[in-house]
Amino acid sequence: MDMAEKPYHHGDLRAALLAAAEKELTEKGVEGFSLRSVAKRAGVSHAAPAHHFGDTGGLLTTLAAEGFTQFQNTLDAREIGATDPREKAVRAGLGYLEFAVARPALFRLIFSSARPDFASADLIAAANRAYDHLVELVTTLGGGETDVIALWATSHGLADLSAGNKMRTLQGKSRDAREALIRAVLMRSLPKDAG
Amino acid sequence: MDMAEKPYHHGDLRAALLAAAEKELTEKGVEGFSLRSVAKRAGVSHAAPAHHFGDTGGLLTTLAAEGFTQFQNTLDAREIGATDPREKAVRAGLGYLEFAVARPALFRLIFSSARPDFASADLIAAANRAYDHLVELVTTLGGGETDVIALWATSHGLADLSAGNKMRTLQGKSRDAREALIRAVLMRSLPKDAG
DNA sequence: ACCTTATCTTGACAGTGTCAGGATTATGCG
DNA sequence: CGCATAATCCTGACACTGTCAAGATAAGGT
Repeated sequence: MDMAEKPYHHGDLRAALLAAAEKELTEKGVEGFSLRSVAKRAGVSHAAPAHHFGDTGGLLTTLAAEGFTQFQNTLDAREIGATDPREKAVRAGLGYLEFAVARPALFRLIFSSARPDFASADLIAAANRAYDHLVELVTTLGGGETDVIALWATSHGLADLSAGNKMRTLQGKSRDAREALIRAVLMRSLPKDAG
Repeated sequence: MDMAEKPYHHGDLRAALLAAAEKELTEKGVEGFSLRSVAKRAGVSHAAPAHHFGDTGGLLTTLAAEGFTQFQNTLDAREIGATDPREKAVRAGLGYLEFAVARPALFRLIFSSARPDFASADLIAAANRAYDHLVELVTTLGGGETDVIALWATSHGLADLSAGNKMRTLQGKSRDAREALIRAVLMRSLPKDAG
């Protein structure tokens, strides 16, 4: 009967708290996020998270940094198998949107929240990786700064509006029709063909 | 000595609460918004807002509906004086961005928050007005659904990223250079010229 | 063995949203 | 005008939140 009698030391509470925090975030959203609730999920006292993350902002900052990496991974996964650089850029945009729709709370935490500390080194590093990748995509197409901004703004606009269910004209369509439409929009934000 | 001895009945508490709520919003943001703090600003008891707005969500819903109208007014003001329909559309996009940068908290409340009740009739009406205007702008240019989505997504992406200080490449520029860049990006999302 | 350190708990405090009930004033009706 | 009714606002309470201080427990190094 000595099975997991809740030892005083958790073992890997930090990871457990992060996992619990992500659940809390997806269920309650950024605005309903509660640190005490996260502690309950992890089966630990309400003040336990403080030791690992300082305060709520610290936890959300770590979560945002991790989320940013997962965000970039989603884009990378979409690009795999695309040889044409234009197709690669379009797929990156599709991945941007996919992440926003699949995990809107995490997306909002990263791009539209004031709770994480965006001066954090980890968060800055993760954000820079994503931005550098975007720049590389566009420069490969022979594009410049204007093109970077165009592709980013279009992708982000589509993603944010979709994450918030604001663009209902997109949801009344089949998956294929929707993707075709989005592809057409993304194409327009790409650099003019050098052909 | 009878000068404004705080009468029991405020007179127009509803309007005063809305004004206080907007201040609270701009100072604390959506995530730091406190109903009791709003009541204090208006010099009234902590439960006074409930009678006029029900709960916090009700107040934020009314604020969002008003904000949406102000948002549309900003776009309209920018369009005044433009004869060319393409220039009109571009100016609408510039107004979109202007509003987001000038009043980021209100912008976030409208587009990126889960706290207002977006099933509210007033809020839906205000949102539809803005959307209809966008559609009109685009159809005047001979554009269709794809063009509507393109212009909206681009404008919204620029606006949201600017409101959150995410696009730092834009801020390192002079006002004129920035506007030129944004104009170029917006142009690209417009329907192909019929010429 | 023992001291130090990391980890986690308990308890407290101020602040929050919301509900119930009471106080005060305006309003309509006789 | 007088009064019942309704609208408006306040007080007090409850559960919940984040954060701090102080203590309990366990791990690790010397």
